[in-house]
Amino acid sequence: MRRSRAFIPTTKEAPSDAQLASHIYLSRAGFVSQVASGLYNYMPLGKRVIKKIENIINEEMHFAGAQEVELSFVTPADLWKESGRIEKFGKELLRFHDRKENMFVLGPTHEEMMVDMVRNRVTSYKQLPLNLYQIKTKFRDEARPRFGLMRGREFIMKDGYSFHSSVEDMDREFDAMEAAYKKILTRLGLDFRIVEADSGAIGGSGSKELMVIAGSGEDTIAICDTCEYGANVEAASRSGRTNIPEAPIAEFNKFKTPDVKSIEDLENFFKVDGYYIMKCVAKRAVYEEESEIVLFFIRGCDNLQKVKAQNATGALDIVDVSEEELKELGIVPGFIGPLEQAKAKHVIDIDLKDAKHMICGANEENYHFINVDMSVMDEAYYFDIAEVNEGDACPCCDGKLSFTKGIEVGHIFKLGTTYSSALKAEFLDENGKAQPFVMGTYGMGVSRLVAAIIEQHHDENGCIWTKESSPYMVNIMISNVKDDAQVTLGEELYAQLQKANIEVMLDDRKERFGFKMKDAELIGFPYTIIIGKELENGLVQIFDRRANTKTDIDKNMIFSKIIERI
RNA sequence: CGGGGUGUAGCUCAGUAUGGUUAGAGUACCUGGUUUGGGACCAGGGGGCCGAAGGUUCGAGUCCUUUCACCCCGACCA
Repeated sequence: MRRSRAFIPTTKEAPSDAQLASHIYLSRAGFVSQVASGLYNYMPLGKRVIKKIENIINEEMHFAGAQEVELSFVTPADLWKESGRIEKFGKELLRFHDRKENMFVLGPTHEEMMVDMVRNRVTSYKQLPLNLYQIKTKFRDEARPRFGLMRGREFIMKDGYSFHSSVEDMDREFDAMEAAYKKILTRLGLDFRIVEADSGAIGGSGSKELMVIAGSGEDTIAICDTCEYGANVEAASRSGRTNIPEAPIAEFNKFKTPDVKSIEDLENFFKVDGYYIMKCVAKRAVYEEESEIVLFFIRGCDNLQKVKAQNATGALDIVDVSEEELKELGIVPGFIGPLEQAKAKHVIDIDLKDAKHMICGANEENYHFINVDMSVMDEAYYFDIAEVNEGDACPCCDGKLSFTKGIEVGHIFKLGTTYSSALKAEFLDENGKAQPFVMGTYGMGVSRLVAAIIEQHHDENGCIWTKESSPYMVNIMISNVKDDAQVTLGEELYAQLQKANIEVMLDDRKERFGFKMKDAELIGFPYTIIIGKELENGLVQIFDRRANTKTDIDKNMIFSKIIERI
């Protein structure tokens, strides 16, 4: 492509609403333009990057035996009613009616559609397993789109669905997809981590997220410094503690603690580590039809993990409660304990199971119990509800956990039979018995990857594309288009590289050196061949964007040298 | 969905407290010239329903009412 003919509107200044590096540089370098909140146009460079990513995904999917399909973007609302997700998804589903007043939704994900396509067409275990995927625009009417391409309402996603006759076979495919995803992200040149995740609203027996490591990531992940373990904090667990503080020695007793309510107050009052103090977090668990107050008990040194709390109660949502609401129930805020507490449901963190020497509220104004032995509590109360802390022990080895930020670019689920059962998608097994498909689902955000690459690979001058993601591999810069020798060499090289199937841009604009360099850096071509004043001495240069180095090359060697680098 | 902010040239923003020439700057764009190794310089030029609707006024970018859009914090987020 000749730069003089290319539609690449670069700007010196970023739009004022861009906050993230990826948003700023993708806008400034002319990859994307915003049309409305959460909606973006891909201009030629952006479209090329999208295609690069799609091609890699396609190659790896075909290699893994998955087949590409394309499902209708507009989907009948009836399917969503059938699966029950029309309520669950709520306002994120963009609904509308056609001229015949039938309701449709714009697909935010395509489990229902894919199951519908397969059901009654695949009817025997002999036709399984099957893995179908598509790369397609999705729409979610997010309450608050933000961060440019990172969280748009309209976005491009690769979504794959696999169908199996057994859980074992689904597990095998899940591992195969994890491996395929790993290859895709590796090829894209990304630093990433595959972590244990919460399965969220989609359900299923297990899931993993693919996290691109970047400070601007929205997710916090706990990773082990010794082994491969990594998990979203929403799902991270820990092994038993090793450095347990010294236990306070005392008899079981009710102790007067006037106006001593917070964990910090109690630590000072009793001169005891928060480890031995029971913290109560009161929340309201909201279910489909009703809601109730739930008391969550954790150690004073821990914090409640909201997603875990939600899973422990089976609630759709966990919301705050006021002290007044608690008092109405006869609960005494500041002095809540699990003993003799029948006013509200309670859930106790697993780390408190059989704990001894504990201090907890006595459910009476200004009193705490001391030296409480938790082994008296019923097992049914215990769940893992505490958020892991940095420095906690890895659940897999002796390592220590630390936190880092990640961008979720993929999420793979062991779905099981949730959707196949709801939609009555069944096959006949070896015994002629009808069974729902055992399913897996595998998502990867294509447009989000575009942003993630830049979040991880940029500097103050702009984008730095990795080789497999770059819109063009080589940029040939003619410093001065009035110099015939420079133009001749540039044109020659351009023709040569095109013939060699290298994606090449020829910057033949009548602009000054500095202007063109800034532009090349902003766009982020991996290599720019600078044909300039050194040509008099028979030299040109290769500018390596990533290394930020310029290397002199004999003009006769330039073609072979650049091929070498690519 | 709660709280806050901003809408003026393609982009970044002045101007709005106190209404009053023809609405400005930088940048980008066009023409001519000089320049040609880090977003150059000089001269000339085009470009605006001041987000929209209604109102107050002799007069509104500026005051009042309504509305829309976008952004930020939070809630939410397969």
